[in-house]
Amino acid sequence: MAGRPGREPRSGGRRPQAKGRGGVPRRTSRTLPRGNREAQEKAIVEAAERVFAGAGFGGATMAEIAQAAGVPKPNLHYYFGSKQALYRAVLERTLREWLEPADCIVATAEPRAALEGYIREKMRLSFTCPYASRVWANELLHGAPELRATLVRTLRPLVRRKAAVIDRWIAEGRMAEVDSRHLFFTIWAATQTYADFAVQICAVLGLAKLDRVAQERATEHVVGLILRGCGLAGSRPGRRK
Amino acid sequence: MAGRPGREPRSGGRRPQAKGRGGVPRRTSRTLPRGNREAQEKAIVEAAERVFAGAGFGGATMAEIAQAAGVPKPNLHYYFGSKQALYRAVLERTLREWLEPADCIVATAEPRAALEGYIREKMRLSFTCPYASRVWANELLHGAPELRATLVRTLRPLVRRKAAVIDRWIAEGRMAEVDSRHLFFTIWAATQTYADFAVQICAVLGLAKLDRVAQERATEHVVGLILRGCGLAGSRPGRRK
DNA sequence: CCGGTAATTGACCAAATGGTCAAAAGTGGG
DNA sequence: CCCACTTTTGACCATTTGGTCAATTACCGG
Repeated sequence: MAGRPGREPRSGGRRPQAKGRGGVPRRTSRTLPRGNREAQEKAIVEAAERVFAGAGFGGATMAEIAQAAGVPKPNLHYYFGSKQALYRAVLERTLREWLEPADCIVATAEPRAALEGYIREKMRLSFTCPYASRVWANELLHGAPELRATLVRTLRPLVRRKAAVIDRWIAEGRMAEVDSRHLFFTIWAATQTYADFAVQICAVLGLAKLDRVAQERATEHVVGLILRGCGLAGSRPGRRK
Repeated sequence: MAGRPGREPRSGGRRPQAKGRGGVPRRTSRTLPRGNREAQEKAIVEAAERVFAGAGFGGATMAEIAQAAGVPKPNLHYYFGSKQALYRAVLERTLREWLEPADCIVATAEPRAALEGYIREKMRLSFTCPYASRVWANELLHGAPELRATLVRTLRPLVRRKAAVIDRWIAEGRMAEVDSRHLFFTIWAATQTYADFAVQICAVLGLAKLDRVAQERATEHVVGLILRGCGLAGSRPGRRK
């Protein structure tokens, strides 16, 4: 009835500990893992990211992920327990990557440099890690069943803090009056569209893929448009046109 | 191997004509359908739109769609043949809705009024038809397996035409120098984010849903930011602040 | 009221899929 | 070399799911 097919989190069943995710038993005695364990988990999560990005939660199959990761299917369950848990691991990984770029938005920074840096970093992420962006987008698109709580607990406070910085800049007359929270929505949208909807962009531009040149052009466009929108245009030493 | 699970288009099997989609046999003899046929198709497509939007192609099930439409499952196949065909019908429907607002961007129009109207219409659509936007987004997100051809054949020419109009306005010095095609990407992204990622926006804003007030605020923000970014700001009779 | 067509529907099916298991293969200390 | 433990796998389910069918019901001209 819910929508997402998979059964519930399922806590029953023991399965040799080795969670490494939830509980933190970690190896204690011997068997130094040669770093193999983490390497395996990483390989699986990365493969899962690609597959989930390409087909969504429902469309992705464990068999496909296993193949992409180069391990037999039962290993996925050995390491992550269930499809849902693996999916969640992918999302957590993305979230960390996601929040980081906002670090440059601090009250002591210079508005234009800070915003420009933020936007450029977001654009860079869109080009270099499109899969992560797509998994995230897919999750939101379908109502964020897995991370609605995270949005409220983690993203909201972060935006509140960063928006406060923007509001202060505005109050000090250092940039135009924009709605600081909606500004973030617009920046996220404008930048991540190059990851999420790359096919559409390529199709419209008539490119097979977004090459270096196209990436630069896109970046300059977004940076320019938004900075101007924020009243932060002006002579920059760098390029422009 | 492909990704999308469903088997291929499958042309085999006859199934009583009544395609109504591909071939155009349409009713010829008697049986004036009381308008029932189209009503049924419409109900099914609308239900499918909701379900596909909520779970993606892979996650949606025909049974769910049937239930949402209030008809038994075989009817879906009777009217649309396959899950893929139904999905395609939903996408086609969306495309039409999608292209329409661009009508207001014509060379004879006044730049600011035209762009503002376009953005406002896009925002309105995001708020009133979020499902359509989400299905479309989902399709793009997963590589547009179903409509890559459509993007190139329909969307690309449209953007080419509209971008030419913008370029002309720029050449005439009536607006700032922006990359006209990327401007469309940004507008689409900034507006549709309110449909596609509504959960995230609500979570950040601390709202249960985007009420009228939030919608207006969002609209004014996007309109203001982009117009300013295009060098089209200026005294408007209306609001601001 | 009859006959043929369109539409409806409950019952079914083969394939795909998430998940399980038990046996096998490493691994390293004693 | 043995033992306790972790990993790795191939084989195997139970369920779900897209799709099919044959039978039934509505519909309408004659």
